[in-house]
Order: sequence, then structure tokens, then C-alpha cells
Amino acid sequence: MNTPLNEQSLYDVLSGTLLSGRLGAGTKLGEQRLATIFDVSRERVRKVLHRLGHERLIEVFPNRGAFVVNPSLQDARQVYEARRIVEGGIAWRVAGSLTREQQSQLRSHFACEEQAHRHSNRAESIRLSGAFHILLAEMTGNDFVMRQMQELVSRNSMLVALFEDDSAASCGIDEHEAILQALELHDPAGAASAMTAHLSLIETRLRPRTTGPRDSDLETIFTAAIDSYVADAAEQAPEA
Amino acid sequence: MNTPLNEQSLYDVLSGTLLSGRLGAGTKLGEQRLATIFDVSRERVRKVLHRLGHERLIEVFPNRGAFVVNPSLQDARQVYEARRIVEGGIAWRVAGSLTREQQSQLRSHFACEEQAHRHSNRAESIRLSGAFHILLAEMTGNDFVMRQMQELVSRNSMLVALFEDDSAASCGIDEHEAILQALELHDPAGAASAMTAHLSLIETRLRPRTTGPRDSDLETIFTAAIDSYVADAAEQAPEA
DNA sequence: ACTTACTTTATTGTGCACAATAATGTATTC
DNA sequence: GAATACATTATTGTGCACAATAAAGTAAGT
Repeated sequence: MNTPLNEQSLYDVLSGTLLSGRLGAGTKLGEQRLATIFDVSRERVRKVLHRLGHERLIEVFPNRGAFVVNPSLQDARQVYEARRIVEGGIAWRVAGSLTREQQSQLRSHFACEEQAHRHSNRAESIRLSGAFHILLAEMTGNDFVMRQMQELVSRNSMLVALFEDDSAASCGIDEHEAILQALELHDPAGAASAMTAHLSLIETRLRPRTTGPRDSDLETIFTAAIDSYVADAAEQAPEA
Repeated sequence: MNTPLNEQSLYDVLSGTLLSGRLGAGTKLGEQRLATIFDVSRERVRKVLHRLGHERLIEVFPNRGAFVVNPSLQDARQVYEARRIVEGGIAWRVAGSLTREQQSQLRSHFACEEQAHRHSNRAESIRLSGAFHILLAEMTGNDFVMRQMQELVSRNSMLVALFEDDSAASCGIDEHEAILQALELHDPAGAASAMTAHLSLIETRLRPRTTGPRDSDLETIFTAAIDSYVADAAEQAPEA
């Protein structure tokens, strides 16, 4: 029953839990503790922990161990600044070479966003507005840019869990519309402007830190995460 | 005499040698082999190798080992494309907030570039024209952007060693001048345009692959690299 | 009572031995 | 002679035991 959990699964569960913000900033992630929770060897945990550290999802201190990152409001602002720079560049680039196919792809995605917004489907709105930015990055067809965006979006979703007003986690519809229009006009400067303005608006929604440190213990959180992970895996492959 | 070489030094020597392009694309980096060459344990080598793999300086295949990357011309073009996107965003951003101090800093750097160019000091020209791009990235004051640039520049210098016409590894002076002027006018669109145009021009200097695979053995290359590394270290700290 | 030095305990780091896997070489068959 | 199946060899991956280091706790001294 209880699948032993290979290295990739361990990484997926850990990073997913980190990104969801369920973990409480500053929490120590002891090697032996995680090893017993996940029922894997300590070395496995070590390896994954160092990988996560290299991806900046956690902080590792030599001879001290790994800890959940504890970002300051300044750190959060830096992420948005970085997104303005990179996504501004993306918008500029995509505006210069938008194909018919890409245009209709963006339009149909935008239609979904609108629909979710009209139906007040909050969870879907958040998901789709995030996907809009990823979709744009994909249109560069560039692996480096995609990886950078992936990292920024990861950091961003952690920050949202910590700082953002829960009632405003999705992007504004009108702002995406403005970006889209500039793209369709093949107007690089306009697209870059619209994108940076959009990201600045999102940034204003950051709040100093409302949520106190969660204190539910690691065992509870992770066992739940494992369960939902294996449930998802089972859903995608109902029977072998 | 022969310093045992700690982990950071091992990383420095290995990455430096990789970046210099002295190593021949596709060369296998066996764990035990490197361990004996550097006189460290195999686990040390393993750890550093995986780190380098994560930073994409080498390719690691499970159960097969680590190999020097063997980039195609397409890969090279992707790097330049990524640089256009990211550095275009950087130029846009910096143009909007250039301080007097930053302006004079850029001007004085540019003066050095011109001087090196007038004196036909090729090595210095290459170094300074690279530093110009780094300097601009630093002016964003953003860690994420800096890291991304570091990665792109690393890849770039490897590619230059493989593909670029040796007679044209430095940036054109006039193009930097054009970027600078747009920045001084606080013209984001102009700065981004100048930057992308500049990077496109550099890209045209890429040649299909002139240099055949170097075949000098690892021992020779690495012992030389170690020597120059410890020499550099000694120079910076003449006596303890 | 507070600080400081020391002892104890817990946690991370590392080398080693063995297991698993891929690469290589060899013989046999068609 | 070429190809396939098998045995051999080399290389990477992993668990374990112990070493090194930091954290916590304790007692003594001012």
C-alpha cells in the first residue's frame, strides 16, 4: 500500500508543500525527521534538500541544516522587480513576432479568464491568471527564459501565501487585456509598458505579513501532502 | 606543498576550466578519475559534479556519468535570444531610473573600453566589453537578475570558445555608445532597442564550429588549472 | 541571579564497502 | 563475416558507521 516514494516523488511532495506556503517560515527541516516521515533513507532526503537549497526554495546552512525560507517584504519586492524586468523583456519580444496562431491561443485563454471571472470562480481565476504569464513565456520558445520564469513564479507563489491579501491573488482582467492589445498591435514598447504596469499593480497588494507562523507539526502536514500526491498519481493512471 | 583542495576550490577549478573551453565538448568526466587527479575523495567530486550539472555547465546522465556539454549552433542562438530578452528588460529598467552616479560610472567604464580599443589591447577589450553588460545588470540591484545574467554569461563564454570567430569576441564600441546614449536620455524603448540590436550583431559572428575536439588528456589540463589557481590564490594572500 | 566555562546530546558531514547498472569484450551460431 | 547472446569489467549509486560540528543543558563562580 504505502508506496516507498522514489526520489522524484519526494522532491515533488516537498517542493509542492513548500510552494503552497503551508509550512511556516523558518521551520527547520531535519534530515532524520523527514527520513522517518517519508520512510526513505537519510541520504535521499539530504540529496533532495540540497537540490531544493540550490533552487532557493529553502535555505541550507553548513553544519546547521535546512530551513524554510523566511522572506522579508523587501525580498518580495525584489521578486516583483525581477518579474518586471524579465517579463517586460518577454512582452517586448513576443510583441515583435506574434503569429496568428499565438494570437488566437492568447485570445482563447483570455476568454477562459473572463469566464472564470464572470462566474466568480476564484480558484480558477488565480490559476488562469498565473497561466497567462507562463503562456507568454512559453511563446518565446526559449528554455532559459522558461526556467527563469519557473523560478520566479515559484518564489512568487510562496510570497503570495505569506504577504498577499487573500482577496486579491488573481491578476486584474483589464490589465491582461491591455497587454494583449499591445501584443496584437505588434507594439513592443507598449507591451513592455503594459506588463510592467500590471506587475506593479499586483505588487501594491502586498501586505506586511498578516499570517502568524503556522505551528502544525511536520508529520501532519507531510502525511497529508503524501496522501494527496499519491491520490493525484492514481487519478492520472487509474490502473496499470 | 600540494594543497589538498577543499570543496570550493575544487568547484572553482572545475568550473573555471569548463568556462575557458579548454576541455573539448563531450569529454567524459569520470568520478574516480577526477578524484585521483585532484587528490580528493570520490564523494567530493560527486557532489561538485552534480552541482555543476544543476547549473548546466555539464550534463549528467543517471548511471552514465557527467560529460562536458556539447552545444549545437541552435543552443548558441537560444542563449543570445535569452540575452536579448533579459538584457532588453534590464536596459529598459535602468533607463527609467538612471542616477547621476550610475551615469558617470558607465561613462568612466566606457572610457576604459575606448582606451583599450584604441590601444588594440584585445584581451582587455574582451574583458571590458563583457564587464559592461554585467555592470548594467548590477545597476538593477536585483539578485535574481544578477544570477540569471551570471548563468547566461557563463554559457555564453563557453559558446564563444566553441563558435565565435576569434577575431571578434569583443563587443562593438559604437553599439555600447548607442545604448549609453539612450540610457542617458532616460529612453527605455530606445535602450531596449539598442541592446537587442547590439546582441543580434554579436550573434552574427557565430561560426558553425571551427575547432575540432581537443584531445589533450584531463590530467594535463587539470594539473595546469590547479597550478594557476593556487598561484592566483597565493598572489591575493601573499603571506598568512 | 546572571554570566561563563564545560559537559552532554543531537544533528550534519564524510569515507568506505557493497549493490546496481551500463559498457565492453568474447564466443557461438547462422 | 556479421549479428546476437552471454560473460566480464568498469563505473555509478546507496546504505551504513563513524567523525566533526553545533546546540542544549548544567554547574560553578562572581
